[in-house]
Amino acid sequence: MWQIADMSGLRARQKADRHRRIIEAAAALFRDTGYEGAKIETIAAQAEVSVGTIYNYYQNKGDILGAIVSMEVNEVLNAGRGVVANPPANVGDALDTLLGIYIEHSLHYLSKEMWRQAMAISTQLPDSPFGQAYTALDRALTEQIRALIARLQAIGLVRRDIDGQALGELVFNNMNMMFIEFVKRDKAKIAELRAAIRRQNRILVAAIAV
Amino acid sequence: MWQIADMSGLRARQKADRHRRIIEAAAALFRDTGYEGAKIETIAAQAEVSVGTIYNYYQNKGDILGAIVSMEVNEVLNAGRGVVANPPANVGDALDTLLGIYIEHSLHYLSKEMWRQAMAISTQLPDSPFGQAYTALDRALTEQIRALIARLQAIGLVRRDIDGQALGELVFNNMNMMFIEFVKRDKAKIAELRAAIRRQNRILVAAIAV
DNA sequence: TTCTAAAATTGAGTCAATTCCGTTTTTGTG
DNA sequence: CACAAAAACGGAATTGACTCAATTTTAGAA
Repeated sequence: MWQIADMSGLRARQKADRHRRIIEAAAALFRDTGYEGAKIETIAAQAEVSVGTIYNYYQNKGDILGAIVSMEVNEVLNAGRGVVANPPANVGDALDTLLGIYIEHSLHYLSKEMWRQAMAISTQLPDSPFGQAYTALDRALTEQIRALIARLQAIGLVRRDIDGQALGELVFNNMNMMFIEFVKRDKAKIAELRAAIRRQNRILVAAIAV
Repeated sequence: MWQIADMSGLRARQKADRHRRIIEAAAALFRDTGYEGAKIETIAAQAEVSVGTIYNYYQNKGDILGAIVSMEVNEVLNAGRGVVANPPANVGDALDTLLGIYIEHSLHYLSKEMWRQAMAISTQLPDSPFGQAYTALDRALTEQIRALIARLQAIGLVRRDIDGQALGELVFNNMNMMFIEFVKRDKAKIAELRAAIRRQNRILVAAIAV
């Protein structure tokens, strides 16, 4: 009957607690020693559970990272809501502000190395729990960009005859690909990434602004 | 003195032969049993070399796949040259033709599963031989799209004041991201992928056509 | 042809993720 | 409280990528 979060009962509470301990231990170790460097055995010891138990909670090492990525991206989505609700009064700035929030918030908890692993796993195992969650997060971001565009169309800053769906995909796909290249190069700087994306979007802005 | 392909000498010939045998064995096994399913030991047996020898030729399992991917993408680049040299007389068709060639030629030797693995490895290990080669291939494709745009500008089909570099990146990044999503879903069809990309590019075409 | 150094091969050994299944804990019922 | 079924735990065993030191093969000089 109760599918979610019936926290009465010892079992459920212990379960939630173990989940939390595993995630915390893993997050700390991923940060400190890198994804590959963090051994499951070490995570288990740190979380005070056995190796077997970890695999009872997560299908594989990647799913542990996945849980952390989900938290991060959900915060990013949350931060983005403000921009969509109240966008800057100019198309270029509106896009730059929203994408800027995505980018700036993305390295709060996750290192570039963790992002690389997360992206790799999501393409490697698209049907694992994490793979599906990652795809859903991408879609949510695309949808938020589409929502911003719809908003700008409603305000009258973007031409009404523009295909908002296709435009949203274009903007997201480009940003995402640029972000992938960004995390692949440890030396790459956020400011350069944002500048490059602004330059690319300038073409679009010129095409769609009223 | 001779850096490349001095095929005289027993050693050099054996080397080339072993390279070929390893690649052929691996390609067949990746296709038949999938990347994960293909054990190094099996590849070694099939190629009639030892496990150690494989690691003498390739740094890791991913690099073997990398060698196959390189061959495939180089064929794609080659096929693309014809379009750049002689593009259709209309911006939309020109882009569609070039990207169409990329997409249609990409599943000749590689299965979707092999692509997924290749993409995953290239983000996971961006500094491995394969990781760097993959990035170079991406850049070569971007450059070819940019060359097509420059050609269209020269012909007078695309406005001269368009930032060709940024536009090339935009078009490539969008296609690449769409291709990634395409290989992540086994059911996705090439025709749908091309249609989706055409729809997205329509926005750009409207903006840049003279 | 013979010999030596350099290059290449080999496969047993290491390491870490994942699986498996016997044991322990929790729950609900009488 | 006692008990049986269900759920969760633990950690040893398995598996497969990758390493490394010993051995074999090749190249080139004498």
